Amino acid sequence: MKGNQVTIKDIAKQLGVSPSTVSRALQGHPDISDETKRQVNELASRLKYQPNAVALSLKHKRTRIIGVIIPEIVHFFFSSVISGIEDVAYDAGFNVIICQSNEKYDRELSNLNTLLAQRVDGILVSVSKETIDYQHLQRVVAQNIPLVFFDRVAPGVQASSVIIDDHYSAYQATRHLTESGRKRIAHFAGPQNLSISLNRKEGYLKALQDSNIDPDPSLVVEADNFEKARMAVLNFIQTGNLPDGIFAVNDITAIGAMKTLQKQGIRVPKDVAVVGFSDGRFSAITDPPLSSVDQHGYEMGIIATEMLLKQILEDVGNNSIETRVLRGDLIIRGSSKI
Amino acid sequence: MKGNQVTIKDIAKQLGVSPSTVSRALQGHPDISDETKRQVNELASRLKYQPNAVALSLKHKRTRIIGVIIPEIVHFFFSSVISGIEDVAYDAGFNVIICQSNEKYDRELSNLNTLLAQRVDGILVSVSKETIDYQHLQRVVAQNIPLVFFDRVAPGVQASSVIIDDHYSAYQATRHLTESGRKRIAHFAGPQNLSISLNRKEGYLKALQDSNIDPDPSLVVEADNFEKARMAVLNFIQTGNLPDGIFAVNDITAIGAMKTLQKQGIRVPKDVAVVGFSDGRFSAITDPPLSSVDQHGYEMGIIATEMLLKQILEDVGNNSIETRVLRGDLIIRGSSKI
DNA sequence: AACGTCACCGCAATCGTTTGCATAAAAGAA
DNA sequence: TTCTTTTATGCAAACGATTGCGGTGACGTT
Repeated sequence: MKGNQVTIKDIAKQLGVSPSTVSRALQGHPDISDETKRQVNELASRLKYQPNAVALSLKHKRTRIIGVIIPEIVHFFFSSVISGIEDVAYDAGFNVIICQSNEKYDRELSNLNTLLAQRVDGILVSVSKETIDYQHLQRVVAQNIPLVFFDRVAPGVQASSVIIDDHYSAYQATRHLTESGRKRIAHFAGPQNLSISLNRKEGYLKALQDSNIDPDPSLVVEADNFEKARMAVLNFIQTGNLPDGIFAVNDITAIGAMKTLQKQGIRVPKDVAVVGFSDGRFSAITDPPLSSVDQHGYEMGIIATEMLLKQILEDVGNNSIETRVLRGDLIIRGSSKI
Repeated sequence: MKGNQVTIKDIAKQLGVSPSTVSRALQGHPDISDETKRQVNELASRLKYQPNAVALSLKHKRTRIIGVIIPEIVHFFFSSVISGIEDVAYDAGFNVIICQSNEKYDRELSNLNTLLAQRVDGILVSVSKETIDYQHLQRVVAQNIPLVFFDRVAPGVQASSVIIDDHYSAYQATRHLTESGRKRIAHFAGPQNLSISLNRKEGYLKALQDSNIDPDPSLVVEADNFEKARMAVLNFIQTGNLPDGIFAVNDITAIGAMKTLQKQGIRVPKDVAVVGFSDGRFSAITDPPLSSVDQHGYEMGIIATEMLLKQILEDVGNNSIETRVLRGDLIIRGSSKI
């Protein structure tokens, strides 16, 4: 905003016409003579005139900006989603403002307020792990500002969303373990206020039930990162409670489990089979390669943005709520092969 | 921008005062009576009034937005940088608009233009692999719009930057290989129009020289991704030209090389030692874990943003050009241990 | 000569907010 | 009482662009 960019007035002054004329000339309005248009366009490009998007936003009451609130950018899944969002937005002539909540409620709230202050045309949200109060999101919906959730939704908030079929995917993953003969399957779960974590656990439990295996509560632990997985595995070993299969709520947890098992001389997959969730770029490069559920982050970003753009452009607001459920793809690799 | 947000005028009308009074009351201006202030503030918070950032931007000729142009978000290194940028910007009350160039010149140019149209207060750029013409960036500097490069700079453009000491880091990595007795060390290089690639190659060559090893041109190949690394390794094997050490321009290339070697029954690190560059979150989870140079992406994002904010807030423009060189840390893991 | 038509252009309001200046009323001073 | 000061408020311009409406010549038509 420094360099005193040239405005329509500058052009007008130099040409001795009014700003209105310049504006219309630039838009090819029929009222303006060809000669004037030529002069205006020539000067505009010579001065490298660029319309001030801020002024246009104010005038038109739309910014052509969509805001994104994401827990953490440095996760492969989330950065894939952003990539999808960015691509669709770019093609539609929209810009993207990214905000990280860092999994904190306070920051999520603050992010939301700045996005609203910026008068973004629509908002994409994946709620933080910490968030249990959803009034701020409710408010957005109440104001009829286009809002679409992706991956992590806020229960009770009437808005569109695109999510993974966590229950189904977890079911598949667990069934894969039972069908390859595993009997004592552990689950490393995420925080249970997050519906995705809950659904994955329930998918796991359902799979056990359908396989006629009694769920063992001691095999379900809350562990959703490398270190917690390490501790959980060590605990299993110490208490002589080692499972023969592990289904983890995400890949890094699965990898933490796998590495720890191996370090303790336990073979993967022979002694313990491991399956992760939300296939990252590097799931395939562990040894053995990690079986996982591909969450299709890029695709999710695309779909969420398309849904949001539809709401924005068709001006339907939150009247037409739509929930898109993507099917995760279980990718079986070495960590769970028989 | 839909929901007809409440404005200062709405408050003014309801209270029977002028907009100016409301504005001043909200700012705590001493001219306004305590009673009026109380009323205004009370109503404002009751109506959930949020100042329109667009109008403020227009008025103040600053947006408190910084624009970022980044090659690809889905790389751990780049997403770490973004995370650093975001954190610093947030603390300073700035928003961040992210644009991906996808390593394309055209898109980089287009990104830059939209950022300029949005009148961002400053721009952070890491140039795309494809970019060889730097006029667009030159223009930004000429207009005295704050600009800071990170990681990948545009040669000849007089702007601040924060980079890794690629030459030094590559030197260290290669020396590590020579010092552990490797004699035939290959380099998998990136595109040579990118200074980072060039510098890494030169650091590699210098290290060979200082170790009294004659560089073998047949051991320097252009390969900067998984697949190219695979082809290069297969080619080495076919031509009976297998090196005993590989220094790759980035981690994914190193991993591609390592996996291919292993698949062909060649042991890592015993037969061939491998070192990568720009330590990713998953470098440590390969088997063997990959030696690599930690590029400190998060820190780079922090520093670049601090430099940019300084330029913006102190209004120094591009008069005070500063180049910060971060030192990469060679992290020796199993892939290159003797 | 008087009028209508058309091509071309400018005025002014508008978006939401800030801010220099003027102004009104109230209070104090002479 | 009259003038000055203080207190509290409003007016209007400005930021950069758009746009409805009105205006002005140059024509052609009768």
